[in-house]
Amino acid sequence: MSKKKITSMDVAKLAGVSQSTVSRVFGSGANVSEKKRNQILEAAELLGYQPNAIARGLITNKTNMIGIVMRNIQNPFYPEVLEKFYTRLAEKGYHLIFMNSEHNFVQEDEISHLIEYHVDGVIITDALLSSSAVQRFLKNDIAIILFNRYIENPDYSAVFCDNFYAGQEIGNYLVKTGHKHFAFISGPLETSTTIDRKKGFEQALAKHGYFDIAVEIGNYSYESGFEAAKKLLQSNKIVDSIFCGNDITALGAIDAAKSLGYNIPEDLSVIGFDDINMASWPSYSLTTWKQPIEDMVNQTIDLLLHEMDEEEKSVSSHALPGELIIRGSVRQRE
Amino acid sequence: MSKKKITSMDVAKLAGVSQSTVSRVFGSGANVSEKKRNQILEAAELLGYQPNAIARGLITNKTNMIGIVMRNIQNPFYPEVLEKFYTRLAEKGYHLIFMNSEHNFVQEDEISHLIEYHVDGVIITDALLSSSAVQRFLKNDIAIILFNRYIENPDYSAVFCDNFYAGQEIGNYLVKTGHKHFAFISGPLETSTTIDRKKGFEQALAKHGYFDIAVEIGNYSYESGFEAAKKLLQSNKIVDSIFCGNDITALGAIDAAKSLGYNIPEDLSVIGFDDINMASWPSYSLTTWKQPIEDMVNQTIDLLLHEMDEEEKSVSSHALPGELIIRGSVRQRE
DNA sequence: TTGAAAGCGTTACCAC
DNA sequence: GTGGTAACGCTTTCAA
Repeated sequence: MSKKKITSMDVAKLAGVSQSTVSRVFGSGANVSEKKRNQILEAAELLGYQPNAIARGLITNKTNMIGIVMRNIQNPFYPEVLEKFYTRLAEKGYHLIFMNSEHNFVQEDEISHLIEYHVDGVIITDALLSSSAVQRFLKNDIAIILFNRYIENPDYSAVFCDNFYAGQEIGNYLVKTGHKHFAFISGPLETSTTIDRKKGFEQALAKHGYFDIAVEIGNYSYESGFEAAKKLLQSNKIVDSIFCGNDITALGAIDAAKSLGYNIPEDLSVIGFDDINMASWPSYSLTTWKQPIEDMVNQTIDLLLHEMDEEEKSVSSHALPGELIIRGSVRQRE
Repeated sequence: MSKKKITSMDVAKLAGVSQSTVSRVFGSGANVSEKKRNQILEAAELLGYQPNAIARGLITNKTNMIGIVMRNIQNPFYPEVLEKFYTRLAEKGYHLIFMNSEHNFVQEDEISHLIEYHVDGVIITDALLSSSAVQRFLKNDIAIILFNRYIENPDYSAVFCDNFYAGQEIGNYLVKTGHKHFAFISGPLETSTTIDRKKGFEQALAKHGYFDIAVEIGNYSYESGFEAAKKLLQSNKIVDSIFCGNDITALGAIDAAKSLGYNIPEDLSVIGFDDINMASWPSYSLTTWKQPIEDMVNQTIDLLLHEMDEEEKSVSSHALPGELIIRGSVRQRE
């Protein structure tokens, strides 16, 4: 019925002022008398006027929209990340265009959509950008930031957990608690997260004289953890501890071990990564490495907003430490 | 550096045609000769031209953006829902503005943002709209649809699992499998989902002569399931089976029971709702009611798109059945 | 402090 | 088929 949309012009007419003045009230707010402001606000209220962000974006060249492309949203770590990004950005007046990518590299058409909508910035979680993709974003003046991944010599910033350090600490902890036969269930080998966790882990163990680490390649899913652990435990190798690339994988590994008659942690220690909610559930009580989500998200947003403001880009990589959360899935030295 | 954005005008100049013709190529596609089309496409490719969706939206009055406001994104059911919505809508050329609401009623400022951006439609999962909110959307010609909730006498459509039917079937199943002492751990009592599941459950049990159902009120979280089950099992009531309002709650209940020395399902049967991935994990092997996510999402999208097209709204409520998934958390009659 | 007018990058409606 | 031109609803000069 009332198909006609309410515009600033309608408000102007009703309030008996010019459209420019209405615009000032809802925009800068400056240079308008208290009296007219009130008339305008009243008229706007009466008509149910809302400024049109689309029209505004067209002229200001700023949409206040941020694209977020996520992968593995089924991994409980990411909904939490998404929620935090949403909340923080909403506070600052930004809106999220959500995209779910299924590939290690964000696809060209996904990038096209983000560019078409002229988002002010893009957050990429757990995926990478081809160099042509980066060029396309940069050429369109769209700030980019990588969350939980990084690359060498990037043209853009990245925020991630210091996976190498974490891997080391985990290795040290397992040695300290008396383990001698180690295994690692990785995520996909092309991801920097996996590579660094593995490197740190192996390096720490090597320092203690352990060079023979059993490695199984997974994909960060429960199922892959389950299968990998099964394979590991049914081989003729001795394994007294498994470091899993993430928590979901670790939960799979624990279930596999239990199904083979192992007691956790008496017969086998398992350690995860992320510290998702489930890690603290009694059925699992998973010892794990806590990624500092809060800090990571805040830092990402700070960098992104800064980059959106600045004229010249300042590229920087930020590795946040995180911390070991000790629960019940790792046997303490007897 | 190349701060200047490429517009259809630039393409037109390079291709030696008018801007109108460029617009036709990227728009309707009609009324342009093969020759010019190729020139234009070539020029666009060369310049890296992308049509500006913001400008387009301004004139067409259609943004191809859909707002999705979700609650409880930490419940693993919803990331799956989000992923499916994203995928289906992306196929059809729609983009998602993601919002996370923490309230049972979507807040006024959240609605304002959606209206400012002139989304074509809005999907609300697991939350409700005040009647003033509905009026605001409708007045702005924004289609609305409720996912997994419904209200009586609505002004808009809703898609949800037939919770009453499911509750009945679950009641019947527990009776059939030889249970006699029933409990229900609910979600918040103001949600239609909870009310209907409870009603169906109680009605089915009543038909078999069971009237004394122990009820604990939870909030659909793991923790609330844990606490509620503990309370239930430590009371002096006999309980041989618990129907939990959702899977997460059921997992909490199982862990609580185990921590008290109960074996599942020998000493206690537990049944959930949703059929999230975790329900099939060996540690839990949860018997549950599967919500037909795929169908629900598809139906929601069909209704939404239809409503966006139509002049007059056609309100309808769609209850989809779902099905019982039998695993190992319910004792079979001995 | 205010209003008129020029865009922003499209689509849509005209003539030709 | 094609190009000129008027919107779309706003912000932003620029004069007054």
